[in-house]
Amino acid sequence: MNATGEQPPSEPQQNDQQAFRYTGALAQQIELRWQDWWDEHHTFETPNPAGPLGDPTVREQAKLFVLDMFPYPSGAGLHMGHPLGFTATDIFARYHRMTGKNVLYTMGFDAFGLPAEQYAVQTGQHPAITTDQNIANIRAQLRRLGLSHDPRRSISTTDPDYYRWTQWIFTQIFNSWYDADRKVARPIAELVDEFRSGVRPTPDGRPWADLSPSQQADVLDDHRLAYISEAPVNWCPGLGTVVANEEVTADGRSDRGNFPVFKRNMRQWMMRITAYADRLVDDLDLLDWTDSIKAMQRNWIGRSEGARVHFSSPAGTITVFTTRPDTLFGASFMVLAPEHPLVDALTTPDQAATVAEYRRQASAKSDIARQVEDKTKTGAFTGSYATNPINGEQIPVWIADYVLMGYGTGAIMAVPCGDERDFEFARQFGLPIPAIQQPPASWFAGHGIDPSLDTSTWPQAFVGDAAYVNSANGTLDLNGIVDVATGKRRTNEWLEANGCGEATVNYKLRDWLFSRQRYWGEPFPVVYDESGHAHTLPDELLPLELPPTDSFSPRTFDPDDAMSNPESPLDRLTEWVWVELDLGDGPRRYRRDTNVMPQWAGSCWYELRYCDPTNDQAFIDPEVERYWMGPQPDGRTGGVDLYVGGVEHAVLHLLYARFWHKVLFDLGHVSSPEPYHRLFNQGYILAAAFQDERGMYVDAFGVEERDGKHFFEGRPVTREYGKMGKSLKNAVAPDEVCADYGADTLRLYLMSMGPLDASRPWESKDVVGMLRFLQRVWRNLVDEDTGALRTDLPVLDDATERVLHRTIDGVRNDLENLRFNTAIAKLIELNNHLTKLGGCPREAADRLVLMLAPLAPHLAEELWHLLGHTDTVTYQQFPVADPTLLVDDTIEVPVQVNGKVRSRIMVAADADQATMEATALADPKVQAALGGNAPKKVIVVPGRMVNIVG
RNA sequence: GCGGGCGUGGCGAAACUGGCAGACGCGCAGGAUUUAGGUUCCUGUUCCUCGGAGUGUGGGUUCGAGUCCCACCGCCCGCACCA
Repeated sequence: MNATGEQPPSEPQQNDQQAFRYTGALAQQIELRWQDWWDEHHTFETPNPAGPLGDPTVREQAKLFVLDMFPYPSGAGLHMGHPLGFTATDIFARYHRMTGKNVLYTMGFDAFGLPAEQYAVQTGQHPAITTDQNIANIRAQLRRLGLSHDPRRSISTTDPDYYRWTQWIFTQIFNSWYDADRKVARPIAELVDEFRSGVRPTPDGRPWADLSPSQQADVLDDHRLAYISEAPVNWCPGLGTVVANEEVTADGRSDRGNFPVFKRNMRQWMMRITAYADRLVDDLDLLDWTDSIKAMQRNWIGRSEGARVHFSSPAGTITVFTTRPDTLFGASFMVLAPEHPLVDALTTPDQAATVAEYRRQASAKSDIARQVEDKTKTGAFTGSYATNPINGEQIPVWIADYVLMGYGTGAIMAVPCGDERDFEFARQFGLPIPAIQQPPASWFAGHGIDPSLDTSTWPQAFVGDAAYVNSANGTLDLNGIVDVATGKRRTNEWLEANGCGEATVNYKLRDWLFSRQRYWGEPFPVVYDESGHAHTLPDELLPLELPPTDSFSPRTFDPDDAMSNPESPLDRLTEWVWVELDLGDGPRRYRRDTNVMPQWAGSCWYELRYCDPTNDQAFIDPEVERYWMGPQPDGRTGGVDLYVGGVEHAVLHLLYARFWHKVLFDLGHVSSPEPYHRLFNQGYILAAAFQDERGMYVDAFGVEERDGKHFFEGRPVTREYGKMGKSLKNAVAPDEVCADYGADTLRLYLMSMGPLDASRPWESKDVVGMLRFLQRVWRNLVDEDTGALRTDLPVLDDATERVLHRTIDGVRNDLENLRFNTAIAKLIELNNHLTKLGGCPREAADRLVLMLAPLAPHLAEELWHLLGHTDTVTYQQFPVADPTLLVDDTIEVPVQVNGKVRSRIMVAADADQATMEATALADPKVQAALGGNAPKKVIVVPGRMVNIVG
């Protein structure tokens, strides 16, 4: 099949192949023609309520904002997962245009990032050039799929007109602080006012005016939502850059490149996302997201309620975090992370060698080893004792690597009778295990031991509600209380009253490491003065464009060289780095920040720019923002109406974007508290992959099947299913399928494979089914010899009219609920009915084509015009079912006897229970099944079925 | 281990609040068209011993269970010594 669909003249037309049969070749001709027509007629341009894209008449029109997770423009182009999600959103967008909504639907490119930079390093070609080429390529692929994007709204995160506003948002975040009392971000100037007026005391209590400008700057920097911190970061020498926690794999390597990652203290940009932890958890309740994604976000944020407890020790106060303050009476030792700052001071001379050796082992232990190893407890005694504040007991202080410096305070109180890890540790090192709860008899029975408070008989720790024992001091008595919640509350009250601790909330979430020592990203709009304080550039100096260079790579190091230090490519551009500016106090020399932002930055707000892509006065016009993103009349708090993308972004992009949006919301720049109201995660496209005896993947398209076994070049291979892609050698390109079958067939196949959220294996041989369906639709209206509308179409009968209305009703329902697979099945059923009729009655043709339009838009447009219409099908009203035609006058209902279907009876649709019962009992098959016995009971569900109990 | 989800024909899957299990598609079988293959069209297609059996297994609730409840088995995704 050649690309233009024209038959080569040397090959005569097959005599049984009609000239206008809907083949892949004809589909291609039709599709390319309509794609040009749509462009020429600006069919998919969506008006705004105001501004340069404005048309005030849409202000009263209902809106719908449909968004895809925008792609990274990789050199490999689109993979099949993209058309899956994109087709779904396109169908949804097209359907809602036909229900009268003003639909915002476009596509942009998340184009900063490592692959383009690495390609540039290899080839010397500027990443902007390869990025533009890749974007052009992907635009062509998207266009071929018939996606109804508004082309005017497309953006690329790498475009200076776009990242000007990414930088501007950064300056907004930098110039804000989180007011923990009001739980909102506020401009930093308001913090200055509070300090100056004395409403808020300064950290050391001195009047604000008494602080030097540098001291004032330090205080403010400590409050900013974007701040520079000497903090533990993930340094990846192999990449020459730091990476965020989220970009480190479970085995301690870089997400990209798979290099070792080391914990190091370094000065880096951070975002204070932890300030929003509670709101990020609580506001999940506002969202129409799946429980699994909400669970992943909650789990990532890791909110847990407990208490901080202060223990005194020779080295000073050791503070621990615990979720079980009620078990403090059972704390018989403490464990600190090996990296805990107090370890040196706690270590006694006789233990110095042991502790040093253990710490050396712990730090040398790679993260992989820590994963692979079993959970056998190791540790070392520091030689020191701390005082348990609740009973005054001296308890030994140990270090062990099962306590993590990065969680809580890096120190725990060990309650071996009530915590399995502490129990194992105590057993391992012969530490005391005092019992503080009386486990129920069933617990002992379950373990086959006699009830006893002698923990040496216990096989494991007891966790749960049970009466406290040995849990009293002079002022607190928990003994006899049986529920843990009360125990916690009473203990917390005691801790606070006695200054030994306080109830608190701990989070797994940590602040977001926001700088990268790379080239292909947004430069920070920041300069440093001679005292080293950061200043953001004023708005009129934005965008701060990436300076040209031909040296794109950061300095990379031996991947195992943990002590190396980052050097950004921008560091080398000394003429750019040093700059003279007047920031309001006269011209001064400043040093620019040489970091760039992480790739996530651009994707944190792109949906807002889609709304108002050409605005050069603001990142978005407030009226436009309220229209597309604001609170809705139905009570929804606003945001994108439907956001479709892969589950791989469940915690990274979706958390960061929610955070930025909330800051913008607090500062009054947007009107909705959440960016994405409804989220839908599409499944993956899987495909069969084949491995030879050595475990190497072989080209899946060269594999032959014989008797259920698979062979590659004569040798047996084993089959598995995996994500379609280059590494498994099983990728099918969307372009090929479009060339062979047409985009409409591809769209239908992708949607018909199963529910949108399910992963499904691609089967090339199945694609033809959807081509045959469209072919039959075509043949039911078009003369395959002439290509003209058929003149022999049957007349519309009542039964067909009813089938049509049922289809309309079902398809509407399915499209609204993203059930495209069943929508397609209903249309096939309708068409099969029409095929038996001998064609599609002219009176039904418009409605058939309109229902097809969202799913197979090119074919629908072609048929729409063959039917004599001159305008695009895009904005036609989607057919509406007549409810009176959805129910038949008489219906067939099954009759069950003792739960088994024995007969079917015809009754009036509105027959009452008595009539149905009488009809059913009169049925000969029913009587036979009853065997002459009188029914004991008859259950009638009007309009549905009869069940007789014999 | 914890959290989320899922088990239905040869395959992808339908069955929305408990009410005719297997819609629709692939594949397969038979037939028509064709010199043939391919294409297209028509008919059939859950399984077997033709009376039944049947939605991972075993219980339960119910007139009635793929759907609800309990236990177990298996698979997928996420997190993982999180105090």
